[in-house]
Amino acid sequence: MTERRASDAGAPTMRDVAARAGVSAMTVSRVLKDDARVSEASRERVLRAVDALGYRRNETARRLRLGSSGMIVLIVTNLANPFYSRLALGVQEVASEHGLRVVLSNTAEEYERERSAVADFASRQMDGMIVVPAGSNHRHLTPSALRGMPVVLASRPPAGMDADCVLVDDFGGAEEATRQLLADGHRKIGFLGNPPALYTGAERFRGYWSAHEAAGVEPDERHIRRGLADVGTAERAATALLADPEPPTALFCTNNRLTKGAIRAVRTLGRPVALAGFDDFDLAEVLGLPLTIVSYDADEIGRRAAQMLIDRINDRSEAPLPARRTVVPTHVIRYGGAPA
Amino acid sequence: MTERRASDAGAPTMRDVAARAGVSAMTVSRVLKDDARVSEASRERVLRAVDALGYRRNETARRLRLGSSGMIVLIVTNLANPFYSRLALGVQEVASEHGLRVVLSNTAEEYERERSAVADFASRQMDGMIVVPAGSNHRHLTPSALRGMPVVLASRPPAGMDADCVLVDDFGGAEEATRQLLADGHRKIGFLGNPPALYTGAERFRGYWSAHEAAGVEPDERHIRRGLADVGTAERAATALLADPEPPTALFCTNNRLTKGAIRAVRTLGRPVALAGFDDFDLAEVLGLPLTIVSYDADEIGRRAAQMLIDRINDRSEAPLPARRTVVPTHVIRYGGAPA
DNA sequence: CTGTTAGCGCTTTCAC
DNA sequence: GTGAAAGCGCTAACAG
Repeated sequence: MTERRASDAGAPTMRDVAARAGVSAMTVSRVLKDDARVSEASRERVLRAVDALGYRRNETARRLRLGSSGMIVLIVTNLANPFYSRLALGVQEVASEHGLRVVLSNTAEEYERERSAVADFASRQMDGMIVVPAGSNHRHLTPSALRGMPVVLASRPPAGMDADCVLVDDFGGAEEATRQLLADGHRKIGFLGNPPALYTGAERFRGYWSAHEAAGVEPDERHIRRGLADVGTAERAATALLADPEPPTALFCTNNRLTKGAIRAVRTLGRPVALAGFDDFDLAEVLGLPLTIVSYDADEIGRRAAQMLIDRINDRSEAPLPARRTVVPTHVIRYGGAPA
Repeated sequence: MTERRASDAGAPTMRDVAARAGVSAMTVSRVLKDDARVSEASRERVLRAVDALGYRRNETARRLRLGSSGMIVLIVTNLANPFYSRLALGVQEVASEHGLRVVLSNTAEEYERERSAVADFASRQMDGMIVVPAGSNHRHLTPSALRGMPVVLASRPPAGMDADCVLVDDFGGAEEATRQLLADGHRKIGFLGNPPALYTGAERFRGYWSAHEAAGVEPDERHIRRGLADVGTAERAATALLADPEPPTALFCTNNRLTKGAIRAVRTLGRPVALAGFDDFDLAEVLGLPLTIVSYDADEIGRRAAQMLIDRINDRSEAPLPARRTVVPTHVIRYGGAPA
């Protein structure tokens, strides 16, 4: 029957350590923070007690007191897309350098999931969040909705509000790839695009169109398909385009899934068609198809987004930082077309 | 100068809501929990006050009181591998059905990162964790090291301890694929393997060997390479094997990265070589190579692991549940080899 | 250098 | 049905 009041649930508390070391809880706290001036003697005894008891500081309690969770959230639309898993790795890299943990959430492109995740994480006192928004309604991401919790958007820009964001040079990449196809002599370049309501979809289409204008070539509207979502729809769309009496000799695809659909269609067809598209992928070089890929560093998007977020979290100035925007460059890779 | 003591940092607290609704904090708590018997009148007033103030319950404080975080951790070795991002999606799917958030951590196969992540998450009062262990030292995952926090291992079994785990039928899948190659008449089947110290590496090799024994064929040790880590090393190893005066006519690869290396080697060589390997991947069917793939549902591993973990978290029985083990089946897919 | 006091925001317990 | 008191485990702000 001692004075020691260990929590019955098992884990020793700071008090237990203090009692064992013969000091106050405050001294234990200081030792663990590695911060204040504590005598070498006390430090030793505390550390010994910590060890003996197998004590681990309760971060939940600590964070309640400190008023921050030490975690940031990353909300993506589709973790199965390698683009987003790379982005996540970039975020983790920078976050961990700053002692922040990353909580990851997947929305499957569903707005309602995003909204509820955002609300939930706000309740959990997250230090900030990086969001790849699923829709174009960003009401739930406004400063007032989030009570000042910092947000950075990735991949898609803010709509109807101001916020930091990291984008890809969607326009430039699409324009460059299209220009190369035109330079190769293609005059009928089909377009397989994701929904025009998406920023990336709109920008990439704009790039495709702009390259045509610059070359004085008029794209054939009949060879343009937008609003494609996955490999299957892209494959069918490509097959249909290529069955045209005057079929395109090349296809431009706005993302990796659509490119894969187009590849399947071309393989099935057996006739050589030049392919171009966003997002590099494994084994592109062994396909034996003429492939023009717009590539970029997805990790870098994550790293930049995390850095922006951390800058904002650490910002203690009176006047809030103005919203910043950064664009990750693209580059075009050409894979050879050893004819099959 | 009112009695209301709003926290200066901004966010309203339960007290603020209570004051505005003219009730006690307890009543607010009950309404929010949707749990206790509260008069309809009080409920209304509380909800109105919540709305007016834009109040959000502070989960950190709540969790401190409750003694659990409402979050589980998933620690993987390589999120860039689609296998693990699918696994993560499976975990999220089941976790969110149970109102649990998932914190994701990547170890890049480094033991030290894993160890420190585990310790940190234990401090954060996570409700449980799912780990794909990076090494074979699992000391930091023992019940005593974790003070009873539930753990489930995925992909690799526990070493030197007992724990729930979800595995893939590595042996069976490798055996089946090898058997099919043998049935095709191959008698010289090379082996490109990941490190034998890894469970998957050992099991897949065992399956390869077992199929040979069953067929009365002796594998040629000179055609066996183990300890391969990435696409590059696999490509070089495959190239070397195929340069043998009596080269293998088929290659078995223990994972997707090694298969990709082998594909590159075979493409470069130009001579037809049958390929088999673990892990399905996009576009396998359009490569135009004879490809035998051992496939399995990576999401399912995540779902099962999450379910096991939740069972354990919810287990309140005196005698702890015995450690359980479940094996996810594999199936073999054969992609046609339209000769290049 | 060290300890005491107070309280982060919530919920459990126990009265009424 | 409702509220007052107590405290989860920790740390900032003061003393000394």
